[in-house]
Amino acid sequence: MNVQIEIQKSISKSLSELFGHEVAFENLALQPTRREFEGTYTFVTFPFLKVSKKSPEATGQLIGEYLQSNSDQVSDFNVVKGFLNLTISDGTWLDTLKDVCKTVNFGFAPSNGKSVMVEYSSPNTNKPLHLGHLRNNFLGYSVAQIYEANGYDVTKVQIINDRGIHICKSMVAWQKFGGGETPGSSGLKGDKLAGKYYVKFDQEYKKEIAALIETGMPKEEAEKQAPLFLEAQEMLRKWEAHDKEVYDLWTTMNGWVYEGFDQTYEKMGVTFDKLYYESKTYLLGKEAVKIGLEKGVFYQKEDGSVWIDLTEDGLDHKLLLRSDGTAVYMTQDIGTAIERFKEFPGQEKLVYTVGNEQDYHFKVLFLILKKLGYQWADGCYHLSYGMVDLPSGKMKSREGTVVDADDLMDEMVQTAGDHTKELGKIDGFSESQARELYDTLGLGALKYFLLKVDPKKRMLFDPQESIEFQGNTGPFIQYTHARISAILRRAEDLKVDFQSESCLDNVPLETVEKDLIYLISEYPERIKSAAVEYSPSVIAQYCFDLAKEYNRFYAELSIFNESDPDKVCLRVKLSQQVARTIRSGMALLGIDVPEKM
RNA sequence: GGUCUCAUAGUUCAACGGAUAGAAUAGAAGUUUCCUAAACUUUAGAUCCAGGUUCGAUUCCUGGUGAGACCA
Repeated sequence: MNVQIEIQKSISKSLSELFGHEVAFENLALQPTRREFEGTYTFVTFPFLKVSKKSPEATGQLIGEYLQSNSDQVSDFNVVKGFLNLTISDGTWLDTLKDVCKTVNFGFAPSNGKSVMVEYSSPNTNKPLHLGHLRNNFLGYSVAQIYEANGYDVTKVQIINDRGIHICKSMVAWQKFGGGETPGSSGLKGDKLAGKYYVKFDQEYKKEIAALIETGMPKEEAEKQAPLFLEAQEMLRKWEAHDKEVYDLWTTMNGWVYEGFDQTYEKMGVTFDKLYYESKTYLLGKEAVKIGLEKGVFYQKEDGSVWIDLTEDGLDHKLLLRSDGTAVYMTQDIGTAIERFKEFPGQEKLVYTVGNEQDYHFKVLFLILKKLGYQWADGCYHLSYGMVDLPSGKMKSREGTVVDADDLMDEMVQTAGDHTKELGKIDGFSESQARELYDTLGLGALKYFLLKVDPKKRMLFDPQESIEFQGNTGPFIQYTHARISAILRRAEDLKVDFQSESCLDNVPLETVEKDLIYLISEYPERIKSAAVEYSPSVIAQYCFDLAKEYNRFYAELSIFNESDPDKVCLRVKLSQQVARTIRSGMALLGIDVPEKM
């Protein structure tokens, strides 16, 4: 039973019987009553004054009276202007709590037989992952988890950008300056090694340009004539011609990078079900372009290049195939999407977790897919997220102001460890237990910090603040869970029978407890709405609310401890639910919760 | 130049078109016989500007200003 829906239905009935006005109950908005007022749910009557033909107060009074006598849930009400505040009966709260207790997999829906695909990460193989990738991965992974909790069958994918001129740059630099260095010989992670030579290329390339300008060559020409640049271009040509030597080098270096990435993903706690490689998909899509041409969706210019005219949709003309017949990003994205739906038919959604600098690209991509006649194009969604800024400004790889993902995670864990030791919280922990705790805390802090902000908004990452363990942070919520676990252990020691149904009966409820039951029972609804809006931030906020509410409750409990055991019994029962709810909420976000700390 | 996004306490973030705009931090003042003080309580502090839409606007529309992204 869902209290909110029951009340919505009752209101719908009241509108029909009192005023002869028919409204579907889903369309009747109920909101939580503000703390200053008496009540749990508030119904705004302003929009219905036209049908009631009465003042706001009289309208609220009528509906309130109707609900009080006709609804099992509403025990009382009050009217303030156009706001009808409804008080829910204690019995309803107790029933709700019992209901929640009985639900085994609370917060998780059974399989609905539908499937979705979520893409995230999708890095280049010429440099290591950075802070932006962390936001991307955590978002994508959370969304996948949220879908799973909603009963979907989820396929997690990424497309690895493993070809192109930028990869060749690393390769050229390694060949010329590497001296045969390998991850094994240098002790560097594979992705770090590739990144090192990508930077090296840029440095040497700049030197060459400077030298050429010195000889009187204009800057633009120097950039195109620098020997290193020509070599990289030549390497790309050889790669495309499947030159054995180049291909071997490419395979080797990418292999190193993948080993490095795997370590990073493992530390982050994200996984993938299927990997796509651009080297295998970059030729896809040409066929689709041909079909589009035949259908007249696309048009060809005299030079042979293929375009689509999107001016009617408020966009511009977009290139789909160059005059020399080579593909552009758009071409391969069209091909890859088609391929994915061939391979995994019947997906309800395909979510692309990609930064908002690609907003335009995806708008065009989805429009093209639709114009090509693919029904599933409507299910394509760009989960667009804003850039992560640093207090010092924007991250720029060329200026070396990039925050490396591995370094950052290590730093977070390190700080968590230092802080925990300082507080003397780990007495009696083994070395490995302590390390696990630091990992949980450090990464939990990082994940929560990156997920609590609305994805589409640009956010500021302050390393100092992210490491804070107070306020609206992951560790605060984790800590709350650990405290609840401690209470439950204590209750078991005292042999409190919190499993018995009877301990819930005839106990007067405190306001605090109703708030808690309200929050807990609302939980699945929040997940449902989050899955529609793709908002891990909704769940993050929810977990924090719950933890905060619980801490308030905890403060009362301390004062209250000595009174009669029935009440303690109910509170323990609540603790159990709070713990369970926090745990599942954090699980959706991909954040671990320790039992002890 | 064209298109898109964002703008809220000192700071970082909230708010299906609803009540006196919430939190968290930093500031000020308190609370430890207690299942963990990594906590709690009290206090002060904000909607970029100008119009419009309506019972009612942080939210929707128009025009500015500022920040950012994309496209040539």
